[in-house]
Amino acid sequence: MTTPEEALPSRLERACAERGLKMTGQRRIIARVLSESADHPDVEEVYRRASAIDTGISLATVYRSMRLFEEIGIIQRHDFGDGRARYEEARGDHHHHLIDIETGEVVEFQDPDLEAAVTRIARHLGFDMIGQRLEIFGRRIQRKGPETA
Amino acid sequence: MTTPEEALPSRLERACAERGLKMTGQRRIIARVLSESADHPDVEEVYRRASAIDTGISLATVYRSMRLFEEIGIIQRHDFGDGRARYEEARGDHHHHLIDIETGEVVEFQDPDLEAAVTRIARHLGFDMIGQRLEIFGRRIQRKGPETA
DNA sequence: TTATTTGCAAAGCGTTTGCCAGCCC
DNA sequence: GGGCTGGCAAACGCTTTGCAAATAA
Repeated sequence: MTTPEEALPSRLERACAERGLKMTGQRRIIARVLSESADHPDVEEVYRRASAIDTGISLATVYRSMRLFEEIGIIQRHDFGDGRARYEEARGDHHHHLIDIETGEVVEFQDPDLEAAVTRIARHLGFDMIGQRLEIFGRRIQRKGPETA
Repeated sequence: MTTPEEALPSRLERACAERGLKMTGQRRIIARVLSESADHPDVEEVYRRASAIDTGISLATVYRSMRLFEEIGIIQRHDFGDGRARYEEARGDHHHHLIDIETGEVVEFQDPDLEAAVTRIARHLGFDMIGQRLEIFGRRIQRKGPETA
């Protein structure tokens, strides 16, 4: 399999290699697409972006790769309530998402107070927190006209 | 349609009636099942419980009722990450869920600090918060008694 | 070489829906 | 009576999978 343009390996490509994954052309491209995405694409969208680079990639392979990448912890899956999984490269940080219910835009944020509160709550209920997930759904506050208030 | 035992109308039954819904036998039973459930059953489970009261209820009807009830706001849908929707009667309070990753048990909680933090975050990002959703996944802390293990 | 990985199409799962009979108001 | 509702089975959207061919190591 020949990749049209041999870009330097993306972060995810390197992460795959480090874990000893067999680096097929498809995996390389999917990894690159994910590394280059700043948003939270669903599988179809990853497939679309990957296909734009090389048409010899099937949807099934994208699904398989996403699952694999998620299992080894190099990408993260999210559910924004629209029925399909959304993904992003796993960076080191803990963050949450605010979804604009009008545009679908996703804003990331993190907050120490929140983390502290959640950890405290879990402990108080008698649990060790293994994971958490917070989504805020909101509507952009209108900035009304001339007075840039 | 005859209900085997004519219990006094459940809270949800009354809520339906108040909104002028045509009260069929099936709806009455599904409403009752939900009102009597203290957990977060999925559709199959509601179907199972309803069928135990009257066998003449189809899964499609349960699905349709759940959607209807959710649309008029008398029940709430949740997603605990297991791929199917879970429901509970809508009470007035805001609460969140902690899911025991070992048993699937769901613990409800609410916390003013948390609400405050979330509202503040949304506003800070320039949004009015319309909704939120927080799930904590945890593992029960072992209480290491005199070898009760 | 040889165990993995891929593409394809079919299957799976939870959920929705078209259709017609049946029930509630 | 007349329209809303229910049952059935088929369809749906997303995701997974069985199998044979292709490929990385």
